[in-house]
Amino acid sequence: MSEELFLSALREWIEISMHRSRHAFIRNIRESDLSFSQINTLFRLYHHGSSPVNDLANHLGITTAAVSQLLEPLHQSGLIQRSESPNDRRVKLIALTDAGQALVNRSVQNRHAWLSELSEVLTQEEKEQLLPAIILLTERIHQLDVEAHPPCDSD
Amino acid sequence: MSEELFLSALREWIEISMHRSRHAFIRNIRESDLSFSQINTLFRLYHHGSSPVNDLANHLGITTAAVSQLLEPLHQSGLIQRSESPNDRRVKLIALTDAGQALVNRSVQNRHAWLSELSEVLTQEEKEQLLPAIILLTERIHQLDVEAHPPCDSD
DNA sequence: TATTATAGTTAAGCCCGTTTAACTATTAAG
DNA sequence: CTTAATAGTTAAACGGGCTTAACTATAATA
Repeated sequence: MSEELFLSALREWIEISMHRSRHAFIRNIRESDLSFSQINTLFRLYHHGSSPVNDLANHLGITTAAVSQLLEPLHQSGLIQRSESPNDRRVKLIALTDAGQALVNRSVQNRHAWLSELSEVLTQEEKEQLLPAIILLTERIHQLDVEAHPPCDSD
Repeated sequence: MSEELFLSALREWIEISMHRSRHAFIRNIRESDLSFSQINTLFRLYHHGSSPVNDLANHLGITTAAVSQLLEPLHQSGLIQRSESPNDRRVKLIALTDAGQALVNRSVQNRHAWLSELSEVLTQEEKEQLLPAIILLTERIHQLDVEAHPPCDSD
């Protein structure tokens, strides 16, 4: 099996999955009174944990001024909290509150609701074969994060 | 194995994958001179084939007036083409041109570039085990589309 | 200590994506 | 044939997300 074959199969699967989740994602944005950048901020915090305003701005590709402004309503709604970094008192660490975490969780469930349909067209035997493959892939993605940010060299 | 276990494993894998692709997606939008809705329009056409303006508006959650306006620059850039529906001359079918298709292809490659890194932390043996699982999942997603829009009952 | 750099906030102003409303063209219904 | 409904386009106006610029506070440097 060629490397390119494996990659293109993986790419096709992910692209189709993302497309399926896209419609729910768009509806989620329009129905909530949150902007594209605000939603992305919540998801960034969900996956990366607490982050400085700086990092969020870099991730979103906008200025820190814009981030500071979009954070304010999120704070008012009780979705995020700010805390000073113990190392550098200039830095404000932004983190999800429990309510924020719950909101993202609901959004994730919503986006991927179509997975239930997918599950229905799979036999029990197929699912048991697929499960270890999915778990392996998920583990190895986490491994990528560890290699990129080794725990020994604190950044 | 419980149904919920399988679903949550699948959901975690997809959510993490989508998050990994998200950063490239955001950069893609900011660097191109296309709006969020324009990008989504191109991807919608990429996956669904030619669509009436009506459908696009419904998918994006905006009015047909807005769609009509965002299509104009895409048409000027040669990314899409309009054609009259043979059944109903009021309907304009929007489709990607070859240039539009190429642009989306490049964008997809870009978004999922991190898959190469994932591939590097997998052994050849693991990849050979994973490939049929990925292909099975992809096939079954397509099956969902067929069931939702059976070819016999033309819609 | 004095100077420079960095992190974040605030306010003013701009840009552009969207809505509303008015219009044309085509199809469906009475 | 007449009327009503649907698909799409166009232009004016609105609103919100972003940038720029000015500012405060903390940290690093000389």
